[in-house]
Amino acid sequence: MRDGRLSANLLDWYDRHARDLPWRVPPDARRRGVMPDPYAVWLSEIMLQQTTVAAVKGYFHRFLARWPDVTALARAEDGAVMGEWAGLGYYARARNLLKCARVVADDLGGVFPDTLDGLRALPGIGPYTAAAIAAIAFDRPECVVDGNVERVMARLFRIETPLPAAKPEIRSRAEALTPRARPGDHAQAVMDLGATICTPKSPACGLCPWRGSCAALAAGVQSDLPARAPKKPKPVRHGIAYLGRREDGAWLVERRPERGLLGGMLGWPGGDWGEMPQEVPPVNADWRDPGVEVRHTFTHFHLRLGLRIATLPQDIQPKTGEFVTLHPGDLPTVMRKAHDLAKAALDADASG
DNA sequence: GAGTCGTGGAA
DNA sequence: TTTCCAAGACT
Repeated sequence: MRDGRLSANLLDWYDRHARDLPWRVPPDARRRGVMPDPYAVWLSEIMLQQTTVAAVKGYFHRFLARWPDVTALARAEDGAVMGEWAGLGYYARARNLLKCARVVADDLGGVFPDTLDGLRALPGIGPYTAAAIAAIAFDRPECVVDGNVERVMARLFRIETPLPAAKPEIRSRAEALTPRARPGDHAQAVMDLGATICTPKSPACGLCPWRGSCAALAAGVQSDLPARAPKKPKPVRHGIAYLGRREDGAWLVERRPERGLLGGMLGWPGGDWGEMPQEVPPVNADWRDPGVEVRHTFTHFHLRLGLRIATLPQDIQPKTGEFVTLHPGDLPTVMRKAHDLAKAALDADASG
């Protein structure tokens, strides 16, 4: 079953072409026995879920500088972690990151589990991430199956079944390729291969260590795999955000509910987003339409967000939300877009 | 199994 | 401009 030749080819390629990443211990150092900090591996893997390496790098450095170990992160305030995560997306990851850190710090003595089951039981750690941490941080022979692995296996073995139906076969193929020796490097090698050679569009098959074994390449269908089930069109939702700035410069914001879209993040008051925009001002004031709207696309819908802006008197008592000295970088992107437009309009009002 | 949950870069 | 989709998890 196990194909030692393919595995050896891949590890040889990885020894020469491994990407240099801030959370990674390069293959030559691992050979000398150097292992990565499990905290750094965990942090990077959570950030990398559905997120590009380029987007993650800055966040990884800032988190590690601010919270150097899991105990420090566990002691952080919720709002500080959510603010530091702002802009990276999928904010349930940040909420679970903090939950996980507190379990590890409070119940596990600050030590990450080194087994698949132990890791899998922690908040925010699913099948992929548990296998990745076990393999990369602890060199356990676990099989990682992420989007890269799915694409590489679908091509290498010419699996024509569309995703997600093909997942069982893909996992079976990937497990058969996972070696007992250097499983951590193997896991990182398959993902590097998928990220740099076996890319979604126009793969660089001429540079691939598996070009001689790839069934899709032999048939010339590599760019058509993996096949995917057709996706549904995104509806358009409409909303209105109220951006009120008090005379002292504080902004009226509200903390969004823990569950759901942008859960736990700061946002602007306003009604729900739906077929029709809802006029729900958080306080009676001279709200003005700046004449511009925010357009933003989420995973499953397009948003057109109308704006209302006002300068609010110092002693005003809002029906909802609170006034804060705002750091725009603490806002999720859609809210920061609204802030930037509103600030420009309000500043123009003040100077004109 | 299917829906929810962000963002930005590339084509 | 629009679509695709990137180291998925949770419900």
